[in-house]
Amino acid sequence: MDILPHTANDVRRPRRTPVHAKLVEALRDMIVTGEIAGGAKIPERALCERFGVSRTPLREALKALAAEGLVELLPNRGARVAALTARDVIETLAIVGNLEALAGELACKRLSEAELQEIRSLHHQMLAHHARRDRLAYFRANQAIHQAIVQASGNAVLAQVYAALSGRIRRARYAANLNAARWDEAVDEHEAILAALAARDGPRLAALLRSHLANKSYALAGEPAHAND
Amino acid sequence: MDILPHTANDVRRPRRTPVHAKLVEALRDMIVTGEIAGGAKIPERALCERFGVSRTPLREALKALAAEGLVELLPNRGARVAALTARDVIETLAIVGNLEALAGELACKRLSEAELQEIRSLHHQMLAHHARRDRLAYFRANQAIHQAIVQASGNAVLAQVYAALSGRIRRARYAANLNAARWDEAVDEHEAILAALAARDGPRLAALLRSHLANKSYALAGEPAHAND
DNA sequence: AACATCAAAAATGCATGCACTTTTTTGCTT
DNA sequence: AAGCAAAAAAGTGCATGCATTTTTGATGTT
Repeated sequence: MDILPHTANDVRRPRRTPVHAKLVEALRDMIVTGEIAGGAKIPERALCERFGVSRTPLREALKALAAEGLVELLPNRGARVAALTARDVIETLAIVGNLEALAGELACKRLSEAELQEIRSLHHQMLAHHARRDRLAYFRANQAIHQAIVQASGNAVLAQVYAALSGRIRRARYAANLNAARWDEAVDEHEAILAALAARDGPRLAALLRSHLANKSYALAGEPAHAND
Repeated sequence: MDILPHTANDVRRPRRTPVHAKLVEALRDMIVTGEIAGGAKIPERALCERFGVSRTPLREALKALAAEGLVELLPNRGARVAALTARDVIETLAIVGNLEALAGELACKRLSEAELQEIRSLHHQMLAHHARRDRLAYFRANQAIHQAIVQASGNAVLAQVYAALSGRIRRARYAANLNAARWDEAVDEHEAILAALAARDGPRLAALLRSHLANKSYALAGEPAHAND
């Protein structure tokens, strides 16, 4: 229906995304949501059939995910989801905390009122989810806030690195709030974070973010890293 | 040419690395060293012939490098080396500086005498290269020192992320010392860094590393990001 | 029954081929 | 000659096929 040769519309229609790129997204989701468990083997054939594609783009996607660190490649023996040890999570959280602290400092220097309002709005949504004990919705709002702060830093590379690392431990971060007491605590910390952000107090915000993440780390240290859906 | 059929040697020879992995290495080198210029297109066919491989593993390698951020994929239009804008470099240096600061703090808590000696040795080699004005050798020793500090943090994820980011801006970091005055300054900064490390003064080391990297950033801000070999 | 050995089956790694898209060239019009 | 359209060439994207490696399972030995 849209095959009017060259004459009709010059508008370069939004080139459909390549199959391998779609597969990267799909597989990343499956891994992050735990649909494929950590450490599990990834059978090429089965997934090819499931997605209705050939092995070539699937394998390309696996190489990309391996470069991201979500997947491990075993030469001649296939691929498997990178298993997250507790240590991996703790190490990553230390880095993520540091990056958020940096982002917070930068954000304070350039945060617009609109951005602040957006974050404030997310914060209130998050509070509502907390009151309702809707863990998944809370988690999403929470992530959105952290992401928004990082975005507000104005450092695009930082945003990219943050997103990548963050994705790698997403499951574990979710698990970190399974403990009700820790959950309430985290909400309190977020109040302080919002206040520092509103006051554009960079150093204070940095310190808060760093300890917020460090606390997640403590919350996890006791529990198995995979105690998740 | 090396096709000895199945009978020959049972010894499970140290599984040769897959072609796609070798290509990742080779291409990364070509990009980092500038053999393929920033922004340049990457012609699949030509590289396949050059390496004597088919397009499949080459394309897999490109997907991996794209996930690393070294390469940009243009749907239906091939791949090209990600062009480093001055802004990219500055943004990345901010992150790298922060990561090194974190690494420094962690390293101070667990640095062994042997590790310190190793770094001290690298430091003196670096001084020698500086005295001789051997820029390349200096650069290598310098990188080795930073790498060693990051390794000494004991955080493997940090080391990996650091290496990846560092690689992305390797060319630019090299260029940052083209200015003789800045070069001398950098050497002085390294003296202070070594002192803080020897004293296991984490906060001080963190501050020094952060400003050391920030200074590189200033040094670059004025010059074109590609003013390199 | 436990173990080793070897053959069959399955899975991986890479090469090749075909369809489709983009780019370049050619030929025509103004 | 400049500009434009159609055709040709080149290049990319994915599917398929074959060789090799790994895994599984069967067979025979101790």
